[in-house]
Amino acid sequence: MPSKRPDTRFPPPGHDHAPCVEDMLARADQAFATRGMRLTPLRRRVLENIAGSHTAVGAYDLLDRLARSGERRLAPISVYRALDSLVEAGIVHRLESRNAFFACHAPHASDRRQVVLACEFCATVAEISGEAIFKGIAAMARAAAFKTERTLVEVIGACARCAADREAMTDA
Amino acid sequence: MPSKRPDTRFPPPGHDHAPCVEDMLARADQAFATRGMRLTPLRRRVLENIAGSHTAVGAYDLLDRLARSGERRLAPISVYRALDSLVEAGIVHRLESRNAFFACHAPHASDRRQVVLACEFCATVAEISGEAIFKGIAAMARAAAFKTERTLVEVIGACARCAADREAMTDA
DNA sequence: CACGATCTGGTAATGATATAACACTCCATC
DNA sequence: GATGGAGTGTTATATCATTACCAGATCGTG
Repeated sequence: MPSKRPDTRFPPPGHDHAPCVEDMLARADQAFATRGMRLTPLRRRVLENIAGSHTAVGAYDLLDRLARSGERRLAPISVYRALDSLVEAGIVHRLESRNAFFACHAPHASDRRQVVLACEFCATVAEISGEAIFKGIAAMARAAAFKTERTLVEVIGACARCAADREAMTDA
Repeated sequence: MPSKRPDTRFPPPGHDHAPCVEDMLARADQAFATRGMRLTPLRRRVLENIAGSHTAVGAYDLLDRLARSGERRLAPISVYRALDSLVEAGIVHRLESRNAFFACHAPHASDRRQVVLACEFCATVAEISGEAIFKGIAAMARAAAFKTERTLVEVIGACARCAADREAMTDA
């Protein structure tokens, strides 16, 4: 049965991010607390910037945004440290195929078994649950006597909206 | 039924790369020819360097190796151009989670449906065929109205040998 | 052969991503 | 109030990748 907000997919055009961000911050507080970590002001600012959209953003994009919205420009290492802690807390993930980061809008277990769909046009990222897929991959790894630490499934392509837009363009 | 060299997994310690490289070069000649591309001396040198191990190597590692074995140091762009052509020919793949490149020792169709196992200790990479997995992922993407362009499955962990080594170390 | 189209790779500069090393502050704890 | 760990600042550097421009090689065609 569907819950109140089951949609971890691509948000519609008019989508208001504000409630997502609220939610995120609440879950972040929780996640940091249960891990005995601190959600410091810097980390929170970084998280807000990432969570402000459903897209994957690069570390240097974040630096720019923080510089615009905040006081003095941070050093890259500061952002990377904040990102590390957010990733460790499981509240932000890394999009490996793009060297970028995205906020996790879909609460899930810490052994992340999510297929990531990344639109290469609008940079939007969606996570969908993929238990069966991950089970299958784990079995294959075991068969090769490989000890899995982390599994990464990323699908690069076009979300429905971007696909439609591009279709329209090639028609014209 | 197993063929003469079905092993696309992790090579044993005493493994002699020479025949692999021979094979690789033969398949590379083939791959370039059928695509109307040219396997130039530079590209061949780069390929030999990658194929000389079963590990993923970074572009700048390659630069260093080429500089040591060859004449004058190449510019990064030269190596990247060679890598592009090798990747396009399907003879080298990119390990996205490490921004590195590895030679493809397992001939397969151009729509690559291979699960990549990458050992984080010895950097060895193995490809295993994952038809069913990729079918499943494609179905999930379709269900999300996502138009897949490329799918990436990478498993990061420890190969059997490295896992054993580390076990021994923690015991000690 | 002469011509132009295309491919290849050299040179130089720059952009983009990520980490190392070390110092200081803050704060919980003893 | 001494100690120690976590967090962050500062500075420098490492690593990954591309843009712009040009010279020479190669090849199909008249």
